Amino acid sequence: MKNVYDIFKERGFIEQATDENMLRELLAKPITCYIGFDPTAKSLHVGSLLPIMSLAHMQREGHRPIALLGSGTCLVGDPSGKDEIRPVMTREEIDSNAEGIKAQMSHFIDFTNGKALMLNNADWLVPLNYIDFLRDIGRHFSVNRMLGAESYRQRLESGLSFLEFNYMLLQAYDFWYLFKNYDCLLQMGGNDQWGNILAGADLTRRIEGKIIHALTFPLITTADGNKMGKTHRGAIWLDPELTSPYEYYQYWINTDDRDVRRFLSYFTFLPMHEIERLSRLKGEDLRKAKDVLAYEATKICHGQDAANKTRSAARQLFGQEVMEDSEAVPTYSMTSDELGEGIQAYILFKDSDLCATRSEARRLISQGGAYVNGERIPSFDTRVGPDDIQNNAILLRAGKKKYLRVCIQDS
RNA sequence: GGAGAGGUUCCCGAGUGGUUAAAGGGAGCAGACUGUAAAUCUGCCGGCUCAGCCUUCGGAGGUUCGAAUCCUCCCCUCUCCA
Repeated sequence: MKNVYDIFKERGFIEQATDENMLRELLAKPITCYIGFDPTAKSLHVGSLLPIMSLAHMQREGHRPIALLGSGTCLVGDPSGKDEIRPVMTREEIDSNAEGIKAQMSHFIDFTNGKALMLNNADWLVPLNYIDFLRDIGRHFSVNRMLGAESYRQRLESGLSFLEFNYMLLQAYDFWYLFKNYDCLLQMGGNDQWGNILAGADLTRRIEGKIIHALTFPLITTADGNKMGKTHRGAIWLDPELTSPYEYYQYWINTDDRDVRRFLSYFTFLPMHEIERLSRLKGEDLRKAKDVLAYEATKICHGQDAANKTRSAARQLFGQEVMEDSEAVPTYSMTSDELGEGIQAYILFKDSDLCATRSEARRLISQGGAYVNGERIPSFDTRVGPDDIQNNAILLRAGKKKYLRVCIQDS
């Protein structure tokens, strides 16, 4: 069995670790490790993919991962990496978000038979008593030292509430709690969590006299300097309701050349020699590597079936295959009554959500970026009507990459 | 609580009575080029019934023929002091 530490290392997962040699030794035998996920939204997004993949790797190598839902800590709000105070969320919001995330996580990690655990820190944080907590836990923390932590230092400029200041103590408490009750010896997380994780290891050393470990992942940015998973249009979610498998696939296939190799090693389970081979491809051929990346990433998140469908849809739309089954292409439905004798193109582009406003649709069309069934639309008021229907649908295209099938149903 | 600075269109940031839907930059969109990549060039970039109209410059009032720009009150942020 390969040591996970080495797997992490060769795949570029490690930014910082407490002690490389001790960790490698520790990981030679099955251990329990954890990563916390904040239920700030009803779904995780691509930005959380690296931590999720790391837990999956741990499990594949025989370790027991714990995915910790931070419902309790989320009530406080983590100031790390945020430049302003987070809006306080209600219990209800957080709980319902946690439900969604739980379901999602199961696609990546097998939670059956105790092979992995899903816990929620609200279970032990909420019942805490303030005075007891201060006396038992708070006394181990030095404010002087906390203020030196990177995550707080940034916020000292723009404002940090006392509520948020306490976040570190709670996360430290989590780590200690999981060590105590689940024998958890390693906490992983994004590099912005380094300070929080160390605080937990420190606390445990003070209380228990035991050494436990921290490992952080690099903050991933794309070659053009954006945060992973953030697009102009918003986050790329793991929930198919929020980001369809088609869009998900498209996100990956549009990867910058410079990111292909890195992303293959982060976001697929392909062996490194295969990744090396793929990323050696040059020029146009590199698209083959992107295709593998998109396919594998979609498969891991949405399943083989969805991956096949979206890949086929992409190939049809982008011209390598004949159009026949377009199930996975984004669809907008309307009845033949609504279509009537025809609708002005700019209205159709707006109503189908290809454009946000009618003005935007007019602009798009007048700039020559709008197509119906592959034909460029000459003017904004061109009518799209029954004559344009092919296979019960009309294929719209905005710009080079955005496709939409308008599905016409009998009324 | 006291003193000062400030809140402008997605972001940064000009603008101190009319020529301002508001400079400039970034982001974004479209076209050309191309490999569903990058770079580059060109155009666009509040809304709408689109060469006209409507709604914007923290909020509410007021002055004025006319305000993002002046006055009043309120809200919020930052800096210094307590």
